[in-house]
Amino acid sequence: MSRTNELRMITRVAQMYHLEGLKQSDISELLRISQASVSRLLKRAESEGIVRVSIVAPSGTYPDLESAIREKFGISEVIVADCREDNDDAVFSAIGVAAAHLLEQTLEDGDVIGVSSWSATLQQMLDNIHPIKRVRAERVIQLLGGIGVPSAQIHATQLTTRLAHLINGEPQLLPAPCVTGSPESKRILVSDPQVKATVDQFKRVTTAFVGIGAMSPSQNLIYSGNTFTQAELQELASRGAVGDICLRFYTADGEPLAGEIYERVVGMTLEELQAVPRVIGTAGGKRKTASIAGALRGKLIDVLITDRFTAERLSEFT
Amino acid sequence: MSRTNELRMITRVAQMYHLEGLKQSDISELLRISQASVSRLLKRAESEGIVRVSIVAPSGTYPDLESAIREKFGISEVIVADCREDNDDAVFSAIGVAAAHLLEQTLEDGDVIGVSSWSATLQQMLDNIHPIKRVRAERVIQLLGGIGVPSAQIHATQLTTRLAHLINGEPQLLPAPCVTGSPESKRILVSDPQVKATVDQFKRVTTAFVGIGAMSPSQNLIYSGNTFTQAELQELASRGAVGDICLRFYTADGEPLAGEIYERVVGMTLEELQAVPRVIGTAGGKRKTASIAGALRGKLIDVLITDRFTAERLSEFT
DNA sequence: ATCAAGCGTGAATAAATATTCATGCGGAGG
DNA sequence: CCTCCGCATGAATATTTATTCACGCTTGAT
Repeated sequence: MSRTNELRMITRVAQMYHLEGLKQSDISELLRISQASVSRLLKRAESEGIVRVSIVAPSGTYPDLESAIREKFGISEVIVADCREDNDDAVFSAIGVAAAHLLEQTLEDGDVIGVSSWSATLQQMLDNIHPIKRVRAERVIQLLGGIGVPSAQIHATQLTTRLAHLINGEPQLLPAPCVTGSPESKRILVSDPQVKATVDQFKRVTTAFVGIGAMSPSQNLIYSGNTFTQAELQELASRGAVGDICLRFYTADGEPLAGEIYERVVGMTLEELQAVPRVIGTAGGKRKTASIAGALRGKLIDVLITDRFTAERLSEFT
Repeated sequence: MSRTNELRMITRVAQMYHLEGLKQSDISELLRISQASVSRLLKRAESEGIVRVSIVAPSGTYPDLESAIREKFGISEVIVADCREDNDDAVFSAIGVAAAHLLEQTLEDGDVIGVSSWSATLQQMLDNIHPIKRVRAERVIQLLGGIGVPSAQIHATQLTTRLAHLINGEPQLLPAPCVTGSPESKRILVSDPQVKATVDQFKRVTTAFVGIGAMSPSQNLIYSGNTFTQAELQELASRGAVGDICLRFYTADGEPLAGEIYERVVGMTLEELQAVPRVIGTAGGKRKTASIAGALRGKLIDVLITDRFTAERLSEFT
């Protein structure tokens, strides 16, 4: 019988607090109990399910998908971008916009940003960044070699340089091809002072933006001309590769696929990547579902930015 | 396009705060924005309707009825007691329990409690008070004369005395009939030192518990034998009386009905009652709907305790 | 181009809320 | 009947949240 009365009290307090917008001290005066008691009653109101907070997802946001992926893969942050259609153009654009916003919102003074060139989503990100005056990034570091056929080189270098400009930082380029013919030639390249200078900076990166590659390589890589042969890709696939980050291939569990090919890439290794405090992976599209899942499983990235269609697939991925 | 992104952010923050239970400073670290911004985003989440708090009334509580009556009559507090059936026994008992709880919860050291005797609900209240040790009321003052036929006198006096005991206060009795034969005899009575002493204390009452009488008088009053004649009651009714508090009759608007009868009552006047900081009216039952409505309209009481059936009627009362 | 108004930001601070602590009550078990 | 334990309470305090303030950016008018 007193139970009912207590529930009434809790309900009334919850009403006054949440609906009428009174503060606890007002309620405590009106109801002649201490503020501490009001606080306690409110806590009970939540635990008893008398007050319920529901969060309504505004159209264009997908918190449920985000949570589902966060929980499924144990990743700290997922951003699902809205997107009308499930084709590469729309998806990359949506992801690019979201990535640009993330960069703008979270950039801090003195940040050292790493970018893997060669990524269509990161290209899109660039096009959507609003120049920032507020903060001053220290440096933008190219994480993957960019020399190849002329058009491709422009992409890679420009991406780093433009980004540096937009966020008031110094570009630090990696003047090398992304893949060399042999481990030896890679070693020689890396001993080049300018290349070495950049590689030495890898450990200072505070935030890395990386694309995620699928096993059927993207247009950019095909065009660049200095990447792997079909045979090499098939070998990787037969060893379980599901995707790459900075041309570092990994398995469905996100384990790096070491070997000769790994030694021929000029760029940040997956080990170095994991040492970066915040790695932001941007990718979407049907081809990339398994690649993204692998990166998530291996905790290769801390933040995933993707589109709602890919998010849907990931949330159901087995 | 940035709108969507902002909504996403708001939604995410709301999720972290309300669902995951993180504190704003945690969120600000995770999302790399300032705590102030988190607070602002949360405020926007409410104003944009992204978070909604709903309050579910536990069974046996009637917050909607309470609000309806509060708003309709502009009264500060209404307590609607749960009650299975709409008969006097059940109703009075429910109200008594609720009144007892209110008293227990809100009694403060040094309070001076006034009680109109003659009320079935207040009788019930007594039976449900759990003796209080915590606080020490100063005094319990009988607001209405109680002398009449012996059995009734016991009721009135006992009510005051028992209550005083239960809340560790001194009883201050009003040893007089509730209604005298003429204004003159009332004046004489009031000049009696003991009566005068009590009447003089009326202005010190901090909380008054009063029943509300309907025009068809209750069993208690009929039994007491020293109340009004049918003719007198009919006269009152013809002048618009809808009910009484401490035998002070009032109209549908809660205006006191002055006149000869008013001058023959030994007890607190409605003017004195309005000067009391907190007046708690307890009443329920079909007969009393109009009486209660009048008391509410005239702001004669600050807190109404009633049952759910009567509350329903009041909320629809024209 | 220059300047003022308006907005949004984070640091500092004020305000509100949650928790701790000490106390007193009530009930269970000697 | 007494004692001890668990619980509830309010005052004091710690913690968390909201607001203020000062500043810098953007925008739109001159």
